[in-house]
Amino acid sequence: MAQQEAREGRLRPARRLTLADDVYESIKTLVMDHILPPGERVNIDALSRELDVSPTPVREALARLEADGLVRKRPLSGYTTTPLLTRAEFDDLFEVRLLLEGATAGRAAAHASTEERQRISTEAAATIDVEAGDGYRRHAAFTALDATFHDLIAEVAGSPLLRDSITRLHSHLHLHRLYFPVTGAPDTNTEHQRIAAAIAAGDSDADAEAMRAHLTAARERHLPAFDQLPAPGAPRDPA
Amino acid sequence: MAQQEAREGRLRPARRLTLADDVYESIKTLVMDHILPPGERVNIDALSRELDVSPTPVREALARLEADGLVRKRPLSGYTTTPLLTRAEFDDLFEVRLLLEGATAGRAAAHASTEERQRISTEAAATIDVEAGDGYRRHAAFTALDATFHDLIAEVAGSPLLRDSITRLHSHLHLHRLYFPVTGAPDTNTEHQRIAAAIAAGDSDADAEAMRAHLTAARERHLPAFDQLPAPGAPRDPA
DNA sequence: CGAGCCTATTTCCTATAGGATGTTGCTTTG
DNA sequence: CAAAGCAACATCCTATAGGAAATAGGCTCG
Repeated sequence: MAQQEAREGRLRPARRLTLADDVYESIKTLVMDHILPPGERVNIDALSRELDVSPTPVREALARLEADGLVRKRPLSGYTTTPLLTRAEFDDLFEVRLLLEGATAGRAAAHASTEERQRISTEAAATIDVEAGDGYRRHAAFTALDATFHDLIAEVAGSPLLRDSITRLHSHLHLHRLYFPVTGAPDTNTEHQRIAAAIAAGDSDADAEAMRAHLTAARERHLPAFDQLPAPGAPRDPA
Repeated sequence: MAQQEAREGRLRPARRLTLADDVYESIKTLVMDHILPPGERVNIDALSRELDVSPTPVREALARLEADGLVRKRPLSGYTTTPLLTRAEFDDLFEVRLLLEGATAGRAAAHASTEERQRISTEAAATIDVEAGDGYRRHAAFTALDATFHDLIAEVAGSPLLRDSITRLHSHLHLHRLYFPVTGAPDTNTEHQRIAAAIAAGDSDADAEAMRAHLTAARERHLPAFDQLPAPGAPRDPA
């Protein structure tokens, strides 16, 4: 796949000046799209052959991904992709999101410039073309849209630290979300628009509340996925 | 220094099974103790010679440290240690700490077991032997004590995600704190004991408030350090 | 005397090879 | 037939070498 492009020199000019960064993005995509399934072993040599690079940059990218929490490293056994969220981890994630993103939304409503308020409204109005692509692609696009919206608000809030923390949380959820497609895209859009409206009005409290309501609702929408799970860690659970 | 120990085989048996992890801790210590000053260039080859290992594990460790925010990587120019916090970044840091650690303290007061409440009280009572060591060592010990206390509370709160986020923030502050020793160790101890008392009493609201008061006071204590700063990026002044 | 250009050095980045360790499958024994 | 021990395999981990890019210093030109 990608290696042909590399050999033909198409991928090279577009790379980020350092091969390791490019490899990092490639592997991240592989994990996010579940081409590398959760809980699976990650073979460094196989990856380097697949991407047509030496193991060294792959190793460097894997180290960064471990810090991101997308892969784990067992000392003398190699890397594995992180298993799916357990119910407890899922609850924890949303509690922290409620805290962080609630505060972030409040800040965004207070700090946003006129131009930024406009941008948020536009983004909230954006919707997925329901007829475009198959179910998987449409769901992936919807997921990406949601992530973009939340990141935009975090950016406007003006706290780099908050934004980083939120981004970090999102990658965990993203991993889970793609695995169990959930319905509720129209609801999500409606909730996003409520948030955007509160920001446009400059009402911090209302925006924080709208964000919390959105997250609570999203949490409820995801919950049924756990009933489909035979065991909370089933793929590979040595511990 | 460390290389002699390595050659004599003293460091080898104690290592974490993977050399890269050991190197990671070594470099982290070098950065924290300002043996590698903030804003300085980090030479990979020099580091590998210093630690008596090959550049590969050094590179891997650096990648992880970059994700931690302790070093930055400029695409074709190598790694540099992160510069000291600017005033804006400092304010941002404490705002996020207020949010995260306030909520964490509240949770800790609600969730802690009897044994954990006892452990926290003991930790809060622990004090630095003022006569032990020189000013630098004493300050480093005090800093470590403070970090331990905060991490203990985060652990008791029972949210792995919150704990990780807080730990991440602390490493940034630690970097800054060691550079500008501040007074107020007795005050810190008093405030810690108030927090411990609220946890012992199981009063969530009071504990959250005590933690926020502690952080606000700590922020005030650190503030004068910025007056000593000639320029936001000037690494070494009166050595 | 200053600015721009060129060259040389240093440094980073990537690739390949060898040693050590964990894992897996098979055989053997109780 | 099951469990334990052994051996072969695959994989990771570390070390070394070579190529490419950027930075710094010196020189020439205006």
